[in-house]
Amino acid sequence: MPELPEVETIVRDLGARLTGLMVERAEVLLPKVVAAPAPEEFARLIAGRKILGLSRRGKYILIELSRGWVLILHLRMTGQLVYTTVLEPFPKHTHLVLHLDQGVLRFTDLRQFGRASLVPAREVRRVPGLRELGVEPLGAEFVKEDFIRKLARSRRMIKPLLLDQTFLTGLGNIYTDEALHRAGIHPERRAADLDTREAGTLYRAIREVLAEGVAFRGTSVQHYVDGSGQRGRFQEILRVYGKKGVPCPVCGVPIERIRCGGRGTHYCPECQPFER
DNA sequence: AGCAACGCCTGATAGC
DNA sequence: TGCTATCAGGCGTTGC
Repeated sequence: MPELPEVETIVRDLGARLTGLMVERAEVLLPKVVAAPAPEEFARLIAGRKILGLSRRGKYILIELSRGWVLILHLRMTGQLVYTTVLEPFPKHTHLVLHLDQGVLRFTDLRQFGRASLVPAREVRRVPGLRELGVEPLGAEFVKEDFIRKLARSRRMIKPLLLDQTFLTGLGNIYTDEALHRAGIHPERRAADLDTREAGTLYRAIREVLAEGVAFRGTSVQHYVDGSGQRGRFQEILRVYGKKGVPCPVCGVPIERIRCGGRGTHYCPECQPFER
């Protein structure tokens, strides 16, 4: 599933390839994936606009268009955003196609959870979902001391807190499990119960695991592909996610899988003890 | 207000 | 073999 490293990879890929191209025509194959405006209005508004650049906020992809509009995309679980200049039939589950003056950008999503919307540039920061997003964990605004203070104030379990996009934005199930393992913290521990040293270790683990995820061009467990349709490589170095029963690479004890905050959660009972 | 549970959706897999 | 039930999970919504 696309989390921060996957979305960052897509944005970098497509930013380099799409900037300067023009949207000639939008083809909406599954109307409900266009959240706003109405699909006909969407197609009418986007036609004839140039792509000025791409950026990312949390797991949202922002495509800045000429004359003051922005295309916002969220891939959710199984969405793919792929640019191709090769003439080929669209893959199954392709729901939205932007025909550019050179090549096509297609949005494909098996589960149909992903959404696209077109909004005026000045309203982007007010869009529900984007508006509430918390700190970017790879940005300068993610400050260790602030993070430690915020953890100390929360009675929630650490894993659901890390997944809360209004707290930190960009972590999903994979990188959260990996960060907690690297920090040696049990996912069900209360945030406020972590001591300063543990919180500091977790801060570094989050930055480290996300930066490595970007360096490896994302994790392709199932559906994720980059902006050119290629798989990432981070799945080759996962330590706990999807590794139930596999020996922990640090201590050799089998990885366990539990449910935490309603999510499948992987951890090492030896490296991440609940009791300290 | 803060937090938990649910619904959305299809394909893979487990169980009978 | 073939059917049904369950699971995967990001996020908006609903409800406690």
